[in-house]
Amino acid sequence: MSKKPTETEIEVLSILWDGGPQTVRQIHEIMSVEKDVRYTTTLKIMQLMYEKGMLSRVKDGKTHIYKAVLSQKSAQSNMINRMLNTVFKGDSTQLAMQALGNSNPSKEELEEIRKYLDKLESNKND
Amino acid sequence: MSKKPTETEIEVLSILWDGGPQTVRQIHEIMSVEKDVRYTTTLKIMQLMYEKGMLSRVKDGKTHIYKAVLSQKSAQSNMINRMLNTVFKGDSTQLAMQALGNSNPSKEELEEIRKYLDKLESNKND
DNA sequence: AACTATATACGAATTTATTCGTAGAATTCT
DNA sequence: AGAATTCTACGAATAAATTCGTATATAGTT
Repeated sequence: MSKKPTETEIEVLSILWDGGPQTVRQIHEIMSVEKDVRYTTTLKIMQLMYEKGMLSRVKDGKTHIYKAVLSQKSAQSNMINRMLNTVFKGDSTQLAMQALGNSNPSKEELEEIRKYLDKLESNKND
Repeated sequence: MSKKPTETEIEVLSILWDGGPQTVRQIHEIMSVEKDVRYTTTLKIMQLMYEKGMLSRVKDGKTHIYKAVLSQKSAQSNMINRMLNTVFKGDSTQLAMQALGNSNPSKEELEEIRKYLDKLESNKND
């Protein structure tokens, strides 16, 4: 079981998932739009994430290019399970419905979910 | 925007949601099944949660009876929004589908969700 | 080659969360 | 009432996360 990323770590991961492998500088530019923080802070965070095994890196000249080890899907999956185990007490139906209720899904999205439900159901009959 | 509860705080809230208002002693008994921790630790956690406004309390003799300020529904809602804003980038459809995929919904649950989708859709046409 | 810019590494300060011992107050028991 | 139990309050130690300054190395520029 992988350890839970902190809020800041999720921000870093998030940027890497969006834009692919990047340098500390690039991550920092994006993060500092929202948050007033020094470059060395971002650097430290990412170095620690590297030591923890959350990021991998390759050297490119004098800089490092970092990459998220965990895919976005896996991270999503971990977080969903964590929520189910805590505030949702395993009630995934409730989680799904609340997620949809909080947003405003389009007709197309609703249709996509129906298809998915059909698939889940047909798998049951095998 | 309320601050995010820590892991331990969620445990406390969770127990209160399940069993209603309780004393520190009661919460502690339940928590110490899973975790080896002293009574005064649990006490301190709950006192801090009280100061933060996460719990309310009334005096009963020499003890306090604590109650979760936020309902389970609200807490769920906050957490879903937090997840949507971070790892899911607003894609509630994806969140819903993954939640269902990770569990193993029964026919009845699938049916419940279909009904809910219908309701969401009909609301669109008003 | 010397100068400038930018990167890393390191260490330490600060903040936040968690832990628990001790003291004293309130309640219960004998 | 006096003793034992159980509570709260408080303070402080430890741990974990976040912050950033300084020193040094590396690459690019003139």
